[in-house]
Amino acid sequence: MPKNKKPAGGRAAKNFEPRYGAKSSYQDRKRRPGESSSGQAGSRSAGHRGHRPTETDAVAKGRWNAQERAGRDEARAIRTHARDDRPARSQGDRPVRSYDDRPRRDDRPARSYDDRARRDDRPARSYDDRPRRDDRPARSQGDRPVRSYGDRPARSYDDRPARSYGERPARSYDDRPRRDDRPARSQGDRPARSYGDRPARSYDDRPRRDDRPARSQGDRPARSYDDRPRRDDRPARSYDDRPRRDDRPARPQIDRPRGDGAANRSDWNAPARTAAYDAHVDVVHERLQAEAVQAGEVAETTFADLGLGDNIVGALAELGAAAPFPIQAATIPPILGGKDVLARGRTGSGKTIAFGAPLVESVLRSQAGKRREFGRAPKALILAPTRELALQIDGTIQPIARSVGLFTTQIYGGVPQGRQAGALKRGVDIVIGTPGRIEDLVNQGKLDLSEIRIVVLDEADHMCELGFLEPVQRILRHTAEGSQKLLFSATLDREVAALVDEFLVEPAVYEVAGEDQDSGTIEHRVLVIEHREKAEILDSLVSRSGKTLVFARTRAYAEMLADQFDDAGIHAVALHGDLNQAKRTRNLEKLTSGRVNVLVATDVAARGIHVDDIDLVIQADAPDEYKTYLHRSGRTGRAGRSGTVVTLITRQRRRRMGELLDRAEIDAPFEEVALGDDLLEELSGRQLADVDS
DNA sequence: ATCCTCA
Repeated sequence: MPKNKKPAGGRAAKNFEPRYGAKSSYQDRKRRPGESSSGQAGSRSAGHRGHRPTETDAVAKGRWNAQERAGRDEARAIRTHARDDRPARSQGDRPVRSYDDRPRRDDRPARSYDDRARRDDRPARSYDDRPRRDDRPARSQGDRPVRSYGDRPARSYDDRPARSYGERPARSYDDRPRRDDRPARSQGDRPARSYGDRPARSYDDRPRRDDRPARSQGDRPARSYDDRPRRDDRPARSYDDRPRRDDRPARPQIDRPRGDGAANRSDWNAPARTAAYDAHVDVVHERLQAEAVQAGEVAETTFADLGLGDNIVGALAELGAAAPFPIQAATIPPILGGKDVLARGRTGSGKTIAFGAPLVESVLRSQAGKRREFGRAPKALILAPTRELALQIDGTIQPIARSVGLFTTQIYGGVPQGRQAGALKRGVDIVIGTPGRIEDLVNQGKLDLSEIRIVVLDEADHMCELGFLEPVQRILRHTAEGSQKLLFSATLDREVAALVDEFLVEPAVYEVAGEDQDSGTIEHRVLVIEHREKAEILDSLVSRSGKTLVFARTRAYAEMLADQFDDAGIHAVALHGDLNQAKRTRNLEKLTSGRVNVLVATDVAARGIHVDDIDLVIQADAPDEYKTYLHRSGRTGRAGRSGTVVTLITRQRRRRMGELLDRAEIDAPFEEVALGDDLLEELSGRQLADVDS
């Protein structure tokens, strides 16, 4: 879809319609439409379902407003039940309390989804726990060892230390007696507390991860085996590799893991374990050696030459893809030939069509002469790391598939599954979605993957990272024996070895010669600022007329920044995982349509998301990984357009940032900037000029 | 830290 549109003309016009009226009109518009936002501080929440002004007012700090608001919608849906249960039970139980508590605690981990939401609003629950915890030490002396055997150990270790530090001793004494009043009081306390809790809680999920090391003995090593060792050598090697990449035949690199993988893996067990500790370290994986396709060689090629049928070629033209981009010319033939393919193409280079078009063609060929049966099992599967990306991919694939009478459906979380299940029941040919919901429906027996002959992993290296790898592996194991695998990413590296080893057969690796990430049209700037000026500097960068995407590291900060910009008179919306899916979709659409010019996002928007004409990407928080840098900055400068990436750092971070840019092979000047400097004007103003001209 | 299911 848009991802690939070089002749962006027609389409872009469609997207920009709302923006035609220059900047002043956009500001007018901002207050008007049914957004219900008056633009005042905190008034955004009035637009939230079930908004209660008093509640919001009670919590003074904007920062926590943001967080609370984020979880409120979901929380509300659940709250009634939970609250009802609690009081009822605990009332009678109290004396015996500790006995009951334990069991409940055990429940939590399982439900971690709910917990998040609830915690924000629900003083009731967490309070019950705490006190009990205090009891435990004393009473439970005997029990603990026994009980803790199950889940506890893992979890409780995480929680307890964290919480008990500041709060327990002091509070528990006060709180107990008062417990009945608590609901009332806790409103105020909450924010403060939840601050600490969240992290702790998200750890609830982690516990699973903590277990994993033990469990995943088999898997991990595979991955880390690539990372670790290399990391040390990296600096030295990576420099060598790039140049070499071009002339070197691909094979050896790919073959090696399969050849000696097993032996090596055990060797690397130890390093693997340390890996868990520096999860935030920017690991550099060896680049896969690829067959470089010369862009010039394919200049005259057409989609039809590559083996695609007329209808598909027509559909591509309608999407704005008249002639194949180099990465498409490179990968389409081998994909049609049934080979497993790894492909690296820089951001915005047209990867979606590169796998999408031949995938449709292949499914079509395999269906040739057959009737489309009701309830047929899908033949192709495309996995993406975020819902927005899955949605976007479907936006590209669906018209191609429809042009030849094939059906696609999106399978992702955060929305009712009824429609998705219904589509599957009727029968679709191509499934596009995110791992969680797909696995869920598979387990419910509503999605049959046994006839999947082609699987695509978009952002494949990301899909091999910690939270994704195992679900992805399980899903792949459900697909047909020997199904064709296609792995795509702008930063495809040896991190995918974990999947390559198990699932791919003699894969071919492709990339486009000379098309490195930094050979593009993006200008990179690093601003070294004083932390205390950060907020205002961001305000001044963001007050401009072009589309601006701001990245923040956490959901709470993203939410806070969106509020801050609104307060400063710049209409902004947020995109992160604490929002419900409806709001996520809506907010992204607002940027796409131009109804808002500033989107503040977490890394949920870092990969794959295509919005026309984002000409400025601001990293309010510098990324930890060079790959993240590449993907975030790739939201601009798409399909040959120009764009600027501005990264804000403090002086202390200079060195780290420098190293990161080296790994990303990006040249960016570091400039010390203070509030009011011309440079800030220039950065936001220049884009303004570009857009107007 | 982020993302990824459901209730």
